[in-house]
Amino acid sequence: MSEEIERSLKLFKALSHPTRLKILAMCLDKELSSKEIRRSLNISKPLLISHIKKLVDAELLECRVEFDREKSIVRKYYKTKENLTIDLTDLLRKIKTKQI
Amino acid sequence: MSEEIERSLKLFKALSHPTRLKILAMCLDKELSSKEIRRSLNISKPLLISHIKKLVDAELLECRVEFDREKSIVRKYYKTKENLTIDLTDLLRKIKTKQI
DNA sequence: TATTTGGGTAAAATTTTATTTACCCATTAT
DNA sequence: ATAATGGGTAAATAAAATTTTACCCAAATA
Repeated sequence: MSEEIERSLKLFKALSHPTRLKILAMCLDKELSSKEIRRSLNISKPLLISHIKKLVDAELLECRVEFDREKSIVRKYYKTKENLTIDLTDLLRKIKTKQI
Repeated sequence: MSEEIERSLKLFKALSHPTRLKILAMCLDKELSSKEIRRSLNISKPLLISHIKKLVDAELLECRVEFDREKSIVRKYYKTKENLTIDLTDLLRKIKTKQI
């Protein structure tokens, strides 16, 4: 299967879970730490990390890493990418004409 | 969970399978019977029927039913809906502002 | 010092999806 | 008459995704 189909499938799968849609909605306008996200969602740490991984992997969520020199720890902030539109007909036409 | 979120999830789940993307691509320009679809995909009948159900349920694929009076049988033809675009940012903003 | 908190991993358990198998019926072809 | 074809359902099985559990570490706090 082509790269582009795999990318599209990853995108659609990432969007196929209510919690992940909520995470994207939360991080629309300002970046949030996983702690802040978790407070709103009330889910376990491993579960949140797993959801976040899928969103970042699908290029829906951006991760900014900050290094706190004082405390020698890394802090991660998440923000939803902007202008997310999917032209489905275009994707399907590419699949049909074997462009991808 | 709201109706609209459930509808969106159904849409994304329907799009999360390579075979279903192929079916949509095939039925872009002309309607096809399940027989014609199956010939191209080489999958079992029950499996195709299951995929088609999900696509129709997600309102991605339209089904036209024809009744052949001579032979007393129904024939079904499938065609992908047109102008399928998903405004993800808009959906997420609705979720955020609890409009849905 | 013992415990809580933030952030994380690995693996087991659970749930959901996908796929196959075994059927059904009616029509057409051998 | 028998086999093949189109179209379908129900249930069992296989595979994939989700969620929990049990851990790890370092820093802050009671």
